[in-house]
Amino acid sequence: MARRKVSNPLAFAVLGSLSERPMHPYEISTLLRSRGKDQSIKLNYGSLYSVVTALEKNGFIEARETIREGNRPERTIYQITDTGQQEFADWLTELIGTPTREFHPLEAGLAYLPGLPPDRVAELLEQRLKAVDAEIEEITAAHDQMASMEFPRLFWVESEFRLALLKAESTYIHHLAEEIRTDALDGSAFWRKAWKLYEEEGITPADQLKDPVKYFGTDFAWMQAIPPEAT
Amino acid sequence: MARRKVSNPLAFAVLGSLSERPMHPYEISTLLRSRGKDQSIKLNYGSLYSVVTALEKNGFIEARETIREGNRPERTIYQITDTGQQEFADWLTELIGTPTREFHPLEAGLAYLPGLPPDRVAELLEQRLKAVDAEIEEITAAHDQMASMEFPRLFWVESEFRLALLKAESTYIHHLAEEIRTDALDGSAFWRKAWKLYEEEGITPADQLKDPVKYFGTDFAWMQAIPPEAT
DNA sequence: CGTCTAATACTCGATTTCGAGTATTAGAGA
DNA sequence: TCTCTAATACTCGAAATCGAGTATTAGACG
Repeated sequence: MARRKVSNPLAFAVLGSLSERPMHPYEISTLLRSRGKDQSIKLNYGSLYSVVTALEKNGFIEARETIREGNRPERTIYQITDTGQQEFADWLTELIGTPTREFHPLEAGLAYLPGLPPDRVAELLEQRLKAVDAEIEEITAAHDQMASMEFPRLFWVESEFRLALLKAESTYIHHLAEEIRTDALDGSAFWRKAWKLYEEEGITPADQLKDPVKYFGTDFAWMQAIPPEAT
Repeated sequence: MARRKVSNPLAFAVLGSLSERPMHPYEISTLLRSRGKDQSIKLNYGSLYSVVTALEKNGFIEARETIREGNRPERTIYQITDTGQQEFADWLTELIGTPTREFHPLEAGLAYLPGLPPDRVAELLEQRLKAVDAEIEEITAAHDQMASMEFPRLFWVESEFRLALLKAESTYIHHLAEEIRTDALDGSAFWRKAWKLYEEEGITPADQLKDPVKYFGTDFAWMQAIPPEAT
């Protein structure tokens, strides 16, 4: 079993919302939207209802009443239980106090950089940079507006944090793209050569790896250290 | 259907590995480990085999031979197909060039900060800070070692990127913890007061929200802006 | 007064995901 | 030579996930 009975982060948001007052699921979703919490916690309707059901099954929340207005579908109003309150506090404690291993998709991409030619990668990084910087602009503008409305920072620290991460990403990929363009990245000589061999002579990377000394000489001693791991 | 036929990032790593040479699944997993790629892409055995099957079903890879050594279980060696090669390049292009909305668990936590008392939160942030800084140390040491072995940076940019993000996280939570401790965070007066009311007089946050003016006066005009969203 | 759109309020089930378990064997050490 | 551990090489099914679809209705607009 997973560490938590209900592990979807949306369940955390549901508990957080219900600890304020009883609500029906759809109301939770609109509340999250209106407060922008859907920027920090992924809101998906499919998940919302299954998560609510799971929370109820585990005794963290309970149905309070089912009402029907006109011909609208029934709405079940839920309220949080004491164990639910406890679970929320415990979960929050963990989220803040304990880092977890995250896997950023860009990390996955960077791990396979040589899979595309250097200049193509630089181009893609610059493309990403534009998008990231645009997002930074947007968030900054939103912050300015919230500040001008005297809406306390306490309620948007999560967005500040996101901004800090985006800025770090921007800075890093900016540098990296430049280093690739200028060949300042250690290993790029090999990278360029491998792609040249492939594009001009049709020798595939797989073939190159079969006889590295032939294609790259002994300048690339470290290649012995990336072992084609004899099976 | 999801944008990709096989969307698990591990599938990307499988394609990347097989574009080097044919392998059997378990060999892929050991290769990923020995190169530290499992730090950038989540490796789970359960996922590995289902992902390989899915890749085969979609024509991205194909079984090349099935061998048996001694009494060991059979091992099926897979190789990448041309469409697989194409899919890999396309996926890599997307991973690098296009940012995706990520949901960092700490963001979720920060979005509900008032759910714990201010000093407790500061304490938790400091606890997290320690762990994050320890990780930064570890990664830095690993980088030093790779550099001293003259192992080209090209092959560990993903780890550099991760380090950049961790440093940004460290800086941010360091500041935030301090701002909470010193009450420099706008909104912390309200935060403290709410918890005091609860801890000393037993008035729950839910009750406080029912009559904000009574408990917080008109200093907190912005509270009208966090609407208990009349249903 | 009729039509259209946007918002309301969900449901469904096909995929995906994953952790925990299993069985075997090579080699280290006693 | 025996035992024990670590590594090898997977399997399985319970649970989670999610996007796309559906049905209703209030109110805008002509």
